[in-house]
Amino acid sequence: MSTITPRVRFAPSPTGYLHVGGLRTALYNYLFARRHGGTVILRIEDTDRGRYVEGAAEALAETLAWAGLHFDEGPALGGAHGPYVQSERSEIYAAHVARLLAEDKAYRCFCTPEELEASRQRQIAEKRDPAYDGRCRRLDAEDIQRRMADGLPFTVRLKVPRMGQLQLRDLIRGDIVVQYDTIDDQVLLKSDGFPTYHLANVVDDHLMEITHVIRGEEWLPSTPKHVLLYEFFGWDAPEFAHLPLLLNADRSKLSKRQGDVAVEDYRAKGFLPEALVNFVALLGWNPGDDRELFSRDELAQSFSLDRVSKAGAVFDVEKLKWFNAQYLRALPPARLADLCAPWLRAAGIDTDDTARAMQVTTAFANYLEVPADIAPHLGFLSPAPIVLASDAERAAIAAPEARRVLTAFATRAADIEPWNRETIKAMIKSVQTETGVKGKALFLPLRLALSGAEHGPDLGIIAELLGRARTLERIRAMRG
RNA sequence: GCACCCAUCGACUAGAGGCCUAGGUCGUCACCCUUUCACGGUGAAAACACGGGUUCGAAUCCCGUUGGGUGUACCA
Repeated sequence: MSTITPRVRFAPSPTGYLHVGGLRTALYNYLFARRHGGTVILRIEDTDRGRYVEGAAEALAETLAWAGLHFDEGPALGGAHGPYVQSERSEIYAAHVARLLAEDKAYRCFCTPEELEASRQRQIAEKRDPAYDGRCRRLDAEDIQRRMADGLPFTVRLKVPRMGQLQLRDLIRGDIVVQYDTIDDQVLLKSDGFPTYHLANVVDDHLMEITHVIRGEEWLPSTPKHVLLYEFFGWDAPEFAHLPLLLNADRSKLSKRQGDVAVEDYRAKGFLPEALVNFVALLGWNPGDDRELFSRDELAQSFSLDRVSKAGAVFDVEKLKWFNAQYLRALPPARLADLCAPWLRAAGIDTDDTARAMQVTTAFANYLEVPADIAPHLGFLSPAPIVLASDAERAAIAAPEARRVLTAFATRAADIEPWNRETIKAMIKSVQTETGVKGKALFLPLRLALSGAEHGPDLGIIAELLGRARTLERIRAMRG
């Protein structure tokens, strides 16, 4: 690897949301730059007018910021190599295309999409490999002039050598050799005047002085075209590092329809950026030891491209949940309360009373994978009176033993001090000693009286959160 | 079809010729803790795709097979 300080970039298309695979690519670029004291650039690749989504670029930047990935140069940040939005760089691409044309390294193609499609179909029917047949490659200058004078639309294609081979080096995969005759004459400039990814990417990476192209493996098959372009321009190509893909459970490329793929989806479900970043960082990379919990800074300390694996990684939400649970319980009480606030309010808790909100949420911190998990535990806090659902439950609480337990509990609960889960549990112990009732016969009546349910949080927690007054009130209600 | 990439437990992975009777984590199961649920603790089941080489010795190197993936657009 070179010793120069790296300049890397994350270059998403503004077509909607940030894909979790994109997040990981962005993260690896970010970590690589941080690790080596380099620069990360955000570049918006909006050369496809058809797929462009208004506001998507801003949303992308916002989501990246949420994830804690901060760039050094970019559309909103500025920098010496702008503009950082490709649609604002049209003249630059045009100039470079002109140069390729002048040097006979590219040619104009007047084939219409219909003609190309027909040709493709014919090739498939004849069981030949579909590829551009190169008919416009042979047009003479006169012909080209006439068609241009007629105002015929055209694209510009890369003039790939007919024979020979090309070798490229990938930091993750090693040396790769490709025969020229398997490479199509790629369109570089579309008939609408916008460049394709291949051209824009190479030109921008060069002009922005990118040293390492770290991107998804789906780009590996087109990398030879990019390398050829660098050669045609007479530029040194950057280092390439093609990351293994993120996969669905069936090992196909991670896609919508088989689960959530948008970072925004996970954010909305209450996944913490720390957890998502930590999880995604370990999908295709590992530190070489058994550590799994990493802060962003720790990742930046340890990250290295040569510990990136080659095989694709399945995105397993179960493990993500585990990470989230770890981070959730480590959160300061105020922040956890904040995240749980909607469900607290739904359960009738006044979240403006921050002490109360924190008391409730911290009681359940260990129960949560995502904040919404708190909801089912909050039922007993409802102000509605307890109504037992079954005859069995009513019978359980009407039993003579149960009456004695409730009475003894009420008496002692009136004056223990302070009122918290420990003292309450100790108090229940003494109720057991006093009444001689134990096990289910002891706890079930209390649980039913206080929460109306057979299952739920620890009785100490229930009584503590209910508070002494409401606890006594519920016991009284059950004793009739 | 063709090109390229890849191949260790269900999942993420450690492993760069002997340390491997293959380790860790998630998940699963069992037991313990516990009135219950969760947490936590302990433990278990669970993998080197296959076939040839090379070597005293292969999960590790080479070749082939098989399997999977990506690409094959005037999308990125």
